[in-house]
Amino acid sequence: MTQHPEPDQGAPSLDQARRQIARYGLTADPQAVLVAARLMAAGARVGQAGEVHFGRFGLSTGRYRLLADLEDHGGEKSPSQLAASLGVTRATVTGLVDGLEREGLVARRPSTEDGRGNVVILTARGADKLRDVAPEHFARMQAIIGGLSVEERTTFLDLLARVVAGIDALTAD
Amino acid sequence: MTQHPEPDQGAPSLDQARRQIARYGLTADPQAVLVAARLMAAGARVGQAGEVHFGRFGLSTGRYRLLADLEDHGGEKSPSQLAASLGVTRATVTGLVDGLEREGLVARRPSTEDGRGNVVILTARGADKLRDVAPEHFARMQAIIGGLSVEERTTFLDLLARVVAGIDALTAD
DNA sequence: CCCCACTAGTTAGGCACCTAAGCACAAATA
DNA sequence: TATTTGTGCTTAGGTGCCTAACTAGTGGGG
Repeated sequence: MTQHPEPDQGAPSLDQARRQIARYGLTADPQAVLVAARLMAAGARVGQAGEVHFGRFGLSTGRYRLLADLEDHGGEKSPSQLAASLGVTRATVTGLVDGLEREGLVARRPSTEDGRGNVVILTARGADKLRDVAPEHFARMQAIIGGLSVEERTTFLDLLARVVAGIDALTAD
Repeated sequence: MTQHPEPDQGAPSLDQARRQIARYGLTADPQAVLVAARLMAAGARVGQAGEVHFGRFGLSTGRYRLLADLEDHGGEKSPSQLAASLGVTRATVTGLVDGLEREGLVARRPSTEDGRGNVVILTARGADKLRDVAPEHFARMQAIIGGLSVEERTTFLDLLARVVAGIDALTAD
């Protein structure tokens, strides 16, 4: 039988936050802690749902993003450039390209300018795959935030950006 | 190199969204697509930063959450219960407990009520570890959303909940 | 001109997550 | 009572992501 995570979990309550803070005698604001925890839970949830979605097309979020980035760039890009624009390491790109190459959606060609470099090119099958996934993909994205008004979306975008900035500030140690 | 000051990686631009939609002749709203894409990027970013944070204590997000949930429950819980409250599969819990048991932060004991069941218990070392991590953990969470006013936090919480509801609606097919 | 530091890409090992399949035991049913 | 169905946990295999270490070219400075 199919195992899948219970729908509503991973979303902590305010009481839970309060209890944890109290247990260690800390002074953190429970609401702040709750918001952060919910954000993390939501992030995980969105990511997982996306994975399931792309899985139906024999892809994954990472693979789709690589393919889309490639097409957006004329269908030809080096692994290093891909890593930079996708925000992952080169090692991760190696793995993604390995998988996509196995499926014939992408191909590797030695670089003509740099003896140690590669160029990843989008094959016809890769372009077809993108064309295949696109309608559902965009419909899905629209459905996810469809419950928000235009003003709410703008607000959400702003809040999201500020939170990410907060994280970046912490990360830059 | 990137001629355009393409902000940060993984965070797509409105132009990019527009271009992709146009390429396939679709009718999606670029702003909606942008918000969804940014949410996914933010989720991934938050998750990764958390992983780095917990890594400094020899933990991971999953392991910490399991430990915290255990303590919140009197230090004793079955793998199935843990899976349900963490929102992951039992197989994942098996892996997490394997790791935590190896470090002595947790122990397995056969259930007295159910011959095929286990009970995961928090060891003294496990409780110590939680006590160790707590101050930085809560400070970090507070810092992340510290840039938001109380009202903004409430708004953010509401928007987040509605977006997650939208995802759940899509997932339930 | 050669050496050495830097860069491109891969490999190896680790973690978290998933699905699917397997065993063991429990509970419901014939 | 004997059988079937369901539940608890583990194992096996796959993906994505990371860091660290390695190979192979590039290119600058002594």
